[in-house]
Amino acid sequence: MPNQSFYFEKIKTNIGIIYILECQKGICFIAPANDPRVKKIQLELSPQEGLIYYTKIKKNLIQFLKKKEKLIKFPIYFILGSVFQISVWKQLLKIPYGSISTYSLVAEKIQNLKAVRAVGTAIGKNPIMIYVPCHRVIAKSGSLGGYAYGMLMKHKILDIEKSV
DNA sequence: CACGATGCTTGAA
DNA sequence: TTCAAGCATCGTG
Repeated sequence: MPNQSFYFEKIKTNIGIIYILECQKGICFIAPANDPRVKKIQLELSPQEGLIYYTKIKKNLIQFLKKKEKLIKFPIYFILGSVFQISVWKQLLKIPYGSISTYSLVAEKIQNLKAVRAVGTAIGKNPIMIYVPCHRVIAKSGSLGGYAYGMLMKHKILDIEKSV
């Protein structure tokens, strides 16, 4: 990774403590604080505590989870992931707020029609929850599919988006 | 490096 | 509902 300064913060929300990592180029990582990847990041990047670039994301995320305001777009900067994974994640960013896509549709969009299953695994490793809207991707059958942090969470987030 | 196992899928049986 | 095909990763040896 490039020589860049990273900043992190853990914020309290009504779905638990969320860890946010940023650098000048954008938001780099968001996940529940107990996600095992957080430890690795802290160890390898030793970021400083306290966001300085995209501080508004804290309030936005908290308010969003309270159904008080819509998600705001922030610059996204992927610091990890294979070419395949990043193409999947970038594709997710194209799904409009409040709308839904499917695993196979995403596979089709990235010109890898048959990699549907792989798309699922890649989405499962989404490094920036909510702002990279992996929750907007469901199974072609109409069922919700899966979610790294539990179906309960996916359902909740979708529900919030529907109502705000 | 080479396999085998795994995962937020799908379509067919 | 169960199963196998299909694909990128990851862990093992």
